[in-house]
Amino acid sequence: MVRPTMEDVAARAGVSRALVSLVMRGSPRVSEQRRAAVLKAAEELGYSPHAMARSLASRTSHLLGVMVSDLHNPFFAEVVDGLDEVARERGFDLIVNTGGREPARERRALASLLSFRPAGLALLSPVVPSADIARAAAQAPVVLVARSSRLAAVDTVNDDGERGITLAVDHLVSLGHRRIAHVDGGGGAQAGPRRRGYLAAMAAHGLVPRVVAGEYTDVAGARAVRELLADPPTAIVSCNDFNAVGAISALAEAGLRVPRDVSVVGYDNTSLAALRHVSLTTVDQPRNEFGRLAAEALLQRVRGERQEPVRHLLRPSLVVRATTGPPRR
Amino acid sequence: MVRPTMEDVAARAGVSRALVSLVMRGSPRVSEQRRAAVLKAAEELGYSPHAMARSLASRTSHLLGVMVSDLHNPFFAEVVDGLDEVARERGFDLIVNTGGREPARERRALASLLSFRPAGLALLSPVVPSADIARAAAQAPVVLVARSSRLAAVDTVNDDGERGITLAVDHLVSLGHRRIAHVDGGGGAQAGPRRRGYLAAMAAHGLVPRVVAGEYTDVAGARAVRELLADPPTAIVSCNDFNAVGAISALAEAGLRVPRDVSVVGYDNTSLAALRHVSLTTVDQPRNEFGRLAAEALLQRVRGERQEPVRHLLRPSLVVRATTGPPRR
DNA sequence: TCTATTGGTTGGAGCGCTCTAACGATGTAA
DNA sequence: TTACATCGTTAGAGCGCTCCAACCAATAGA
Repeated sequence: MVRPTMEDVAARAGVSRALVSLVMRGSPRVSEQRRAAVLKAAEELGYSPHAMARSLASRTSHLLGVMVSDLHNPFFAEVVDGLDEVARERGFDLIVNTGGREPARERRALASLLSFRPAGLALLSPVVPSADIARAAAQAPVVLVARSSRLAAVDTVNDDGERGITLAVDHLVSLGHRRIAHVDGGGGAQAGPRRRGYLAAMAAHGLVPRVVAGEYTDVAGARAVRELLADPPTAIVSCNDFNAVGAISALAEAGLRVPRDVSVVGYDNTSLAALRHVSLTTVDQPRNEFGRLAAEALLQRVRGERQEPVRHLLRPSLVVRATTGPPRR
Repeated sequence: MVRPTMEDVAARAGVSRALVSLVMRGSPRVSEQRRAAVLKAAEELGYSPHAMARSLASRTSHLLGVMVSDLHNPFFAEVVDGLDEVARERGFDLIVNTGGREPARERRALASLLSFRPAGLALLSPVVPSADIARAAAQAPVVLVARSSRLAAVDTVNDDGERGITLAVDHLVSLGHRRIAHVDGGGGAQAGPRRRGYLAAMAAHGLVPRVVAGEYTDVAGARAVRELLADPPTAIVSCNDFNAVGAISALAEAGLRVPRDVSVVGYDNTSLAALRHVSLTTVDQPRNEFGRLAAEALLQRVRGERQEPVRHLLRPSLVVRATTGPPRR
């Protein structure tokens, strides 16, 4: 496992170590003849530059640190996918950590990432206090995804949850619905904006809002529907797809047909919603785009192109499928 | 962004750089008095060791390279989660890359990971030829997940797909089924073993096999069912959960009830299967365990505890839910 | 002819750390 | 007393690389 160094390549090619370095970095001021000799020697020895030594010597880093609660959650996985795409295009690599939504563990994860002196840090929905984020931002550019911040040193990328729900309500209203209920996400992430968006949209249409307490699970969706059954609305806007699927099965159990008797809209456009069997009308968050924009924001700071913070608020879009239709007369 | 070095801490604490190094590494042969002084100085300066410099100087690495096709796939995301857990416990960090199931891109990803001189490499279902893997294994310990290998230098962690399907078939037979069909996964990963497992299990029970060509999607599951409708079996073993859900909806459209008329078993135990609305009997792969075992295998090699390859073949388990029952008389 | 200029090449310092060998101080045994 | 460990500490070399200043032709300009 002992790998050749620049020195070895230089000796074999009959040049200096500095020249090998120039070739490896693709410098134009090297004669074709020497370049070929170096490349040949490197090839023969199976040499490839040592990223850490390079980074140490050049005092630059091509690593982006990423902290995520857990990869288990497809939302984060897709954001990381987006980060990875941009990073790869620009010759950066990702070092990934999990924080598990526990402040102490997140702090350790942050410290670990910073010990690599990354070019930047992307924190996906961190739960640590703002002070910890400010401290991290003093060491490297930071971008926050799915969490807002007032810190001038950090950029943010968020979903416009209010707008997403507004899209859903507008869609239902345009179909002719007037009695539209919302099953909310309780204290879950983004549940607040979604609830506010619902209330605002209903008010904008001059309709009476009706919010049922819920959470981000199918069980909660089913429970909420049983609560609504005393006086069923013609449409339900759920806090997310899982909740919506629970609502649909509870409606079916009660003998109500979707969308003939009740229309249902979800949120998140998970793979679940796309299943033909479910075919759920839902609000799509451009998750991959979150990651891409986060990476771009970091790289802009890395390149020194920008000092002022940027606040991305991404527009969700409505994906109309088979669970919404006009209300029954 | 210019951070203090050991030299700064040493100067402030009035000791040598070497002593600071000893304190940072938790050496016992440092007087309590000096240790406290160093720790205090480090704290005041906000010092934390530079992982890359440390790695370069000590010629050791606390990085594990992970190559994954895409994080999008929840299977990989959970394996990475398992890897991360073990890595974190042992003070290792993960550097993650995507290969996109394209040999050329995988090769680049591999090279990139190796440039960090990681302590080990975990490759999740790579598609590059064995020669590339052997080449990588010459540079660092390699563990393959969801791909087998004969190379003595690499460890492997795989699911026993044959056994998983056997579990499903045995379950159905014990319920009284005899006409059991299998919708296969075509050329998909693990589709072969699953198909073989089905054929072997049917043979073991003296039953006549019936395989319908499919793939890992709900659309394919629905299509396969329509093909089976001419002479419906009493049970279907699908190649995965998505396929099973497609099968279920096609059965419903044909007026057949699950499990009263036809039982259905999936594979993978995705979050989908757990939904009450779906409540799919399925085969569970211990995905997190895949990652944990892969990390353990690497760390054993890193510590020089083992030279011979290890071949983990994990036992899947059956999760019985609501889509299976005795056949109709 | 002499001085600039240019392009390719090189030695050497240094990035922030670890590790080895050696140091002085103290205690212990002969 | 001398010799010898033992303990805490330190100087210095070196990990594999980048970067700067210097260098050496070779060519161009005066």
